[in-house]
Amino acid sequence: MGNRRGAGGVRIADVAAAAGVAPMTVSRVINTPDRVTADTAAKVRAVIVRLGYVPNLIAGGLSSRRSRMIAAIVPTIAHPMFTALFDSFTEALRGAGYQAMLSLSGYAPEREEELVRALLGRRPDAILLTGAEHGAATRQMLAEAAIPVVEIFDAGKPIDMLVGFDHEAIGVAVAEYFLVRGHARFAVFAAGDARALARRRGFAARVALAGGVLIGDPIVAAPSTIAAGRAALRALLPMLGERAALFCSSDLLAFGAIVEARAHGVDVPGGLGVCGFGDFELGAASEPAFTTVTVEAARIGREAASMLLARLQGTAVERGVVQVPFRIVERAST
Amino acid sequence: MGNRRGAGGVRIADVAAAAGVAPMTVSRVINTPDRVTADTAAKVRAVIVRLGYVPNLIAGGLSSRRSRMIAAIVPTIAHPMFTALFDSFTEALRGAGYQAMLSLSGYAPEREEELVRALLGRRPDAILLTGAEHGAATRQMLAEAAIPVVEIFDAGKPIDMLVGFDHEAIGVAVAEYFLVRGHARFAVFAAGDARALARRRGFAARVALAGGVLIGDPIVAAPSTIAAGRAALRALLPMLGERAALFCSSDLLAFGAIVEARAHGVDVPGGLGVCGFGDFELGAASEPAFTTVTVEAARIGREAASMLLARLQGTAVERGVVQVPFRIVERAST
DNA sequence: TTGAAAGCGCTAACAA
DNA sequence: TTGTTAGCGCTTTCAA
Repeated sequence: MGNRRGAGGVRIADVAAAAGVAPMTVSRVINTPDRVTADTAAKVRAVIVRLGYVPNLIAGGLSSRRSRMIAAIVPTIAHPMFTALFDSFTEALRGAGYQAMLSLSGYAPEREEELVRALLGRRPDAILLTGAEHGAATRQMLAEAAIPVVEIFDAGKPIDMLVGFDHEAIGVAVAEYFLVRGHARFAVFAAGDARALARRRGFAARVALAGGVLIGDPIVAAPSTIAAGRAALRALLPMLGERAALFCSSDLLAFGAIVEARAHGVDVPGGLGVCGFGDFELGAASEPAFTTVTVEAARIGREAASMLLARLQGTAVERGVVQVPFRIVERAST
Repeated sequence: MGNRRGAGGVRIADVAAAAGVAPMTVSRVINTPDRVTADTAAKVRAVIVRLGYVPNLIAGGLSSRRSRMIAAIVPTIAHPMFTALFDSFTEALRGAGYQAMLSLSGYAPEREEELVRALLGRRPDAILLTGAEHGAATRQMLAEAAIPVVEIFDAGKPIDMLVGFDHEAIGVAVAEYFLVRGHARFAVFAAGDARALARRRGFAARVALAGGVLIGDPIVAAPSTIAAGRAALRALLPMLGERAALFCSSDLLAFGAIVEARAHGVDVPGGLGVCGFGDFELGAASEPAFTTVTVEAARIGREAASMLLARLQGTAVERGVVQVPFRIVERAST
């Protein structure tokens, strides 16, 4: 077997030789510095800097069977909620010496399985999935991988752990918000993903229960866009009537609906009350600022990270389910 | 040495034993199927499925010295341009069997070094960096890693390869766009990151050259927000005068500026012409739709991926610099 | 086309 | 506290 070493590769043995210690001592300086005398550590560290040694985590991971990597699958990052979530998740992991590895499923459930397989090949120490609905093959692979799993942004019975909220309950709450204010005609625009549809379901069910009239409930392609909100509102115009109430599954749809309504002379909130979802900056800083449902996405990321870390550090063994609260933020559109 | 094997771990040796072949043959079925007879491949594949074998890429990577992973560092994903870029980059890599590993530098240059070190520890086969300015330590590490490097979203002399555009030239072009339309009073709102500042520099220089009056050029915190655009416009109000022209380093700033201007009775574009940057959906779908500068972010991702892949596959050895065009999209705000 | 041997660079386990 | 030995699970290399 010839020399298979790559160019420029300083290895732990090189550092050890230069410092006059065993490779294992170098490893300890890096990973468990308190098991080494201060003198030794200082000497080794100097050599590490001098040689520009960057430990090979691939080799370390193979040996220790810990990759210090946590896989995360979210539908998209083109959405402020997932952006905030990923930021906070990453940050929380970083503090504990773990790195997040992100993959996007693009709202295509069939793609999740393929992604999970690819990610498990890299032997993550844990995995984060969005939503609580997963295929049988995915569940099977996760069970065999025997790693902590946290599902987020949803409610239900988790594979392992879950931190999220109840989308149907949000739909119900928004319907009640409008009902209390005397609305009798309702519409809902929702993207075609499982969670947006759950919000729509809750909204429609509560409206029906109260004897309200549902004047429209179109499903738009995920991910949501402003243009889709405008188009849906345009189609709704003929049914609008007086004092209608509209719930949109995304602030982008809500913004589009408001822009289009005003372009057609419909007063918001006088002629049409609008509530979005997601609490994007757009909703607070546009004119009129509009009502929306806020969920602490960053908190979900932090909670998910700390649940996984607790499990990895052996602090927690039980299943955990964390329900994160939501809140309707009232602004000028209702 | 005891058994260090984890629970549920099916290894290549297990598959080989069950299929009655050598481990190496299983490896060939997975990685180079054309070097194996169809019969053998079919037999082995059946066992792989039956046992639910997921190859350990960590072990494979250590042995082959190829991780099939490409690291990417971008400032943020809370920005449609980087979102589009990451999507297209990931997709292009996936087709070639590579996976992207994303890290966020958060517009903090000093953090890049730390990220690069952490990422290099995982031995990526190549790396993508945003911008063309990097610290000495970073450059040193990259040189020693001896892997292909592509820098994006900027112009200049690359470490290795580059695909981007000239930010100063964009500022100049926008200034000329306004000059041609007879504006004599100018303002520019820019985020405090290197590239936004370069656009601002180009704009201000061209305005000065033409003898125009610069009535304001505030720097706002990165990443840009709608609220920052509103605040900056409010501060600018006293200097506004007639037919001023405003260039914003982000469409979010531009949107905020327009909202605030209208709230104060300033007509857009009559009293103030506004041009953004980034071509977010917001600019096309809000009312009034506003003028912006568009750059094909998705194309940058694709080009970057294909340059790296070409290098990895030994197709290309030379340095590559790709300039991606930009274009001013004229809408109702100018 | 298939197999056997060797080792990628690191750390767990045990010994001193 | 430090060192030695034996792998982690795979692929390279070489041989049949």
